[in-house]
Amino acid sequence: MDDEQLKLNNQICFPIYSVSRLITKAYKPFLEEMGLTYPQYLVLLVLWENDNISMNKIGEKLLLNTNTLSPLVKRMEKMELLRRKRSEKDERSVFIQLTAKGKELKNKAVPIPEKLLNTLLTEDVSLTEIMLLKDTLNKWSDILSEKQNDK
Amino acid sequence: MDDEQLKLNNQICFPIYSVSRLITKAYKPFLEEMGLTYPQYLVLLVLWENDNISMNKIGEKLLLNTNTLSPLVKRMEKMELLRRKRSEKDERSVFIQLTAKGKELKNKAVPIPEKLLNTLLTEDVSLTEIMLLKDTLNKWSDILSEKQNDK
DNA sequence: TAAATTTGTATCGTGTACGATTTAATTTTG
DNA sequence: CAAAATTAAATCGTACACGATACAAATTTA
Repeated sequence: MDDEQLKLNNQICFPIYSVSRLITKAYKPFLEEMGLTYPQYLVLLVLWENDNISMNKIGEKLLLNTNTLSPLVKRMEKMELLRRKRSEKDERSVFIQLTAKGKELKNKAVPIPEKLLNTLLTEDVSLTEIMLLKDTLNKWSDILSEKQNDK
Repeated sequence: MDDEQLKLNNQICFPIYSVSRLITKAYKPFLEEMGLTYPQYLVLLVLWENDNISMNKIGEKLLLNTNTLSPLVKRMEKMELLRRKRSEKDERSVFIQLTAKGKELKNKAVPIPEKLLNTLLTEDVSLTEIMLLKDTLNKWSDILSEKQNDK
């Protein structure tokens, strides 16, 4: 049987899955200092760039549904990183605002991207390669999220 | 403040995280026909290539610890895809064997990799690009898993 | 060889992911 | 304008991930 393609090492998707988890793990020491998980950090990245936006918008940017985002954000509210406020214009929407504590955490976060990049940049992996990878992944992200929204 | 690197679109790690989830979702229709989740499919990929190996070895190949693998495999035992057997040589080890049902599922799985590749290959993403990406990710996987094992 | 260490697996608790469903508010339509 | 459809969140159930811990079997060491 022609099962060459079923071998783990020939799969393209498996390395994405495992590297994704390995990178999350690489973040851990830095995020732990701030008491954050990786998805929580992502929510903060969005809010630091765009405070006071709706759950909807956050989910759009992170490609997360409310069934993931809702409890995630509630945990972050309990940690006093943000506040949830129902919009007065449209009572269905909930807007998320950073607290002082949430805003301040940004200072601690500033050095993280460079530290991570240093972990990933090695003799074997150049910046050019990383940038190419980023391009391919961003294209895939667009293609896949569009495809999955159509259906 | 120089926070350009904190913007979501400048992160390298975010696209890996989201594409990983998008790809898992892209597998879903194919795997659902077989009643499998993506991690379960990965375990089967390993076993189809190498039947009757220990939990340890499976975890090594998939970079999963027993705290993830153990319940995962138990669910698969309940689905009668495999059997768990304690080694007689070393009573600590548990070896995993495919059942007839588990072996047969391979036939259904053969066309999956090509179908997935067709989803990912588009005008905007060439095979060359995918192969480059696979290389970079495999290098990272090696680097990161080694680094994380040392500590 | 008995004690200490290592190894292989399992369990527990917490935090995502995500399909399916629910609920309430708004918008569209007949 | 009232009924139908749409939209924004939340909730529920199931299945990962993974740090921490437990535990028994094997190996090392004193």
